[in-house]
Amino acid sequence: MEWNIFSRSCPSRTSLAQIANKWTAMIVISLVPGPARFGELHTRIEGISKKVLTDTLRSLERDGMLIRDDGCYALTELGRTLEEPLKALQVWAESHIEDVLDNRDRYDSAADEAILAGIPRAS
Amino acid sequence: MEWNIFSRSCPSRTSLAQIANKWTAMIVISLVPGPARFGELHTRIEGISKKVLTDTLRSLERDGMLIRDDGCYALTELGRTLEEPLKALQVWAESHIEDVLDNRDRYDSAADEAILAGIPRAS
DNA sequence: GATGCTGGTTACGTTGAGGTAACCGAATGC
DNA sequence: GCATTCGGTTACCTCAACGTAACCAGCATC
Repeated sequence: MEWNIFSRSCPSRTSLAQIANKWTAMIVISLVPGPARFGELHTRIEGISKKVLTDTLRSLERDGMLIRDDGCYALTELGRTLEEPLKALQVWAESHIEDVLDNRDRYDSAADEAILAGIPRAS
Repeated sequence: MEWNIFSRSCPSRTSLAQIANKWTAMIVISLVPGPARFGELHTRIEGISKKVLTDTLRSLERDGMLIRDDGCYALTELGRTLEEPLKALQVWAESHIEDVLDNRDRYDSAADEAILAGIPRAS
C-alpha cells in the first residue's frame, strides 16, 4: 500500500498530525531518559494542564508509542523510534529562535510602516 | 541565553509549536524541490483550504522560513534547515502507519471488552 | 468589454483543543 | 479516624483553528 500524507484522507496524515504536535514532542522527549510518573511529567512540561497531559498520554498509548503501568509511563520500541526526529525539532526550535524572533520583528515593523505610509494592501 | 522549550513562557516554545505542525510540514516539504505557486501548493496539499494555506504561508513568511514573490513561494536558507527534520516526520508517519493502525485497533477492542465485562474503569 | 483565471480577502459558522476548578478513589502517614 | 498526596476524571467554558462561500482586483484572452 502506498501511504501518502498529501492524500486527503490517507490515515498517515492523522499519524503525522499526532507526531507533529508540541505536546507529543515534549512528552516523548521527556521519556527518553527513562520511564516517568504522571507527576514528574506534569512538572517537567511546564504549563501543561492535567487534562491535556492525560489526553495526550492516552492518545500516545492508543497508538502504541508508550505504555502505562500504574501511573508510570515508558516509551515502547515504536515510541523510541520517534526520539531522533522529535529531538531534532527541539534542537531546531531552541537553536534558531533568535533568528526567528529577528525575522518577526522585521516583518511586523515593515507591516507597520506600510500602514503608516498609507499603502492599503500588499499585492 | 538558554532557550528551553520546557520552560512555560520561553519563546522557543512558540517556535516549536509552529514547526511541529502538519500544515507547516507539508508546505515546507512541498517547497523542497523548488519554488511553487499558490495554486500548485493548494493542489499538492489535498484538502487544505485557501484560508488555512494563506494563513500558514504568511506565518512562515513572518518567521523567515520562506519568501513570497508575487504568488510564488520559495524556502529561505532558514527554511531549508527544516527540510531534514520535517521530512523525517513524513517518513515516520508513512512508514509506521500500519503499526499505529494495528495498535489503535487493539487498544479500542480491549476497551470494548472491558466495557462488556462490566469493568467500570481502568485503575 | 465581457469572460475567466489566479491569488487572494472577508465574513461567518462550526469544531476541537485546551484551560480551570471541583471532585474522587486508593494508598500513605499520623 | 483524619488529612494528604497521587493520578486522574468530570463539567464547563473559552478561544483558536479550520471550513465554506462569497467576493474582489489584476491580468490575460477573445
